[in-house]
Amino acid sequence: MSAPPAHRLLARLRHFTVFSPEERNAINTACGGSALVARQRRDLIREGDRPRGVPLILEGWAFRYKTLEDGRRQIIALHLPGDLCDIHGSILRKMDHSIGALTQVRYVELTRDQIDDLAALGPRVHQALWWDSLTTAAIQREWTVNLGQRDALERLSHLFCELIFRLRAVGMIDGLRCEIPLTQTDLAEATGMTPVHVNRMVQELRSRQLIRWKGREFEALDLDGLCDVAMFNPAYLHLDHEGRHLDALG
Amino acid sequence: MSAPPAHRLLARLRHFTVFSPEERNAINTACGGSALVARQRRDLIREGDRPRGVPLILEGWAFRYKTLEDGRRQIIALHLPGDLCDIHGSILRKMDHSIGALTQVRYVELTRDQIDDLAALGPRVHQALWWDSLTTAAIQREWTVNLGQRDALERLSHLFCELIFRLRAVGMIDGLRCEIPLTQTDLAEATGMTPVHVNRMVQELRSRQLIRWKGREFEALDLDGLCDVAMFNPAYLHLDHEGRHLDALG
DNA sequence: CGTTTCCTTGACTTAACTCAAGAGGAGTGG
DNA sequence: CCACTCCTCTTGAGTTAAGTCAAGGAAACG
Repeated sequence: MSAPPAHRLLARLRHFTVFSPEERNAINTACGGSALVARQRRDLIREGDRPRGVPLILEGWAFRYKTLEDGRRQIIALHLPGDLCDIHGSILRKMDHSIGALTQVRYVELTRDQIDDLAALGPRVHQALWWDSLTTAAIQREWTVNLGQRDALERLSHLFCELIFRLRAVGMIDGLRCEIPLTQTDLAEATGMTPVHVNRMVQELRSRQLIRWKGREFEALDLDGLCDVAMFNPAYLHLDHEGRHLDALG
Repeated sequence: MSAPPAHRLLARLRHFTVFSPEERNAINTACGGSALVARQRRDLIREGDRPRGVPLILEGWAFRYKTLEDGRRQIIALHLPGDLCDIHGSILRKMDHSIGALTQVRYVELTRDQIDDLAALGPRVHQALWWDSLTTAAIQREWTVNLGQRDALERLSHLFCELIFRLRAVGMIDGLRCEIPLTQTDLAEATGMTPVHVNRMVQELRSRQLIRWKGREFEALDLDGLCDVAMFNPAYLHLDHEGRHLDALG
């Protein structure tokens, strides 16, 4: 038997609050609908489409992106298992960007009603969903800072640091090792540089003994060092049990 | 007598839905608390602070920013009159960035309860508040694209285009003329370039007869041309009466 | 007025891009 | 099993967009 559907989501939300077993069950039930699969490099939803439900990533990595008229493409966000993509976006009539699958992605689409029902479970769940979308927004802001102020090496290091912390939050890291199913071209589109330059920066991080990365196998050899290079401050991820004050269980 | 407090906010929300007179009154009442004033170049709230209420800008321009350890600073967002800053941010314990006043800013701080009361007025208001925070997120995404993919001239043009559309949405533009109370250094911090280079790009836009800008007086001499340079597509602002389907009044 | 802030310009430097070619794997089909 | 393609990564050489440094001018301010 496999992990419950909301396994990764619950792992993440645990950084904000502590749920009762009933709440956990209810969340798992809500997320237990029939899973959809997007094949690698296909879109889950495309710019211009009318938003359907809210995708919850169960397995695999997805990404949001936007394409300019002349073909330049920017990856706006990365989504890991447990991520809710755009929790309230269904209010808008048209997607202003696309969501694609980096790897094969298993996901469920939560309906508006399902989200509302979850929120109605009580203030803990309600606020946890809020926290989710607020942290998503905070990540987006940090990406803005990253692109605006950091140089290439810092930008790349920062992205690696963020991914490490986020993967850790959903229990997908083994010490400092994890899978990063991104190509250097993907990294280029996420960090606003050319693939060639990403390659040079990756070499630089390798030669400084900060990372090991071959195929999908990634390891931070010196996380503190990597954070220093990136000037990474994880506060924006709001993973530090912010919501303990809401915790009815102790 | 002066304009009702939610004047600009209502002007903006009108792009999403149409309110009944009762709803409008209720919104104005909620926003009618005693206004606060932030002096020019002072902070409304600072990174690390506990969020208080949700600032609603009544007059003046504000900006969100984040500072790196070494002093580099990125302006993450600009806020015009009628903007609600971070409508649900009060759930988080600590601000991960600061909000400052570009000009003198008059604003009110809406409490969590006031927001909840507004949302309880009915689905139109509730969804309009949602729409507000979704468009804020969409703008943040577009800034990510802007910083990641566009070159200096495009970036600057794009920001001008966005400001024109947003100012128009709150009725603060006269044809193609408006006030832009930003210094070139502010623009530099918003677009991730140096003030010197902003200056050169401004000159370039002037010499192409696309803009006039002296002091605070700004005019787009050729908005289509400016949009072309920027590859500006206003869809992300979601100003096209998306919510007419929610409109009970016709 | 004098002072400060903001804008402007020029000369020089540098980070990152471009173009091009080759190497290493992974998968496919004969 | 080999030959093939395709994709990703890697490296080098030359180019360019943007940054840096420095100084002067204009405008706003008190």
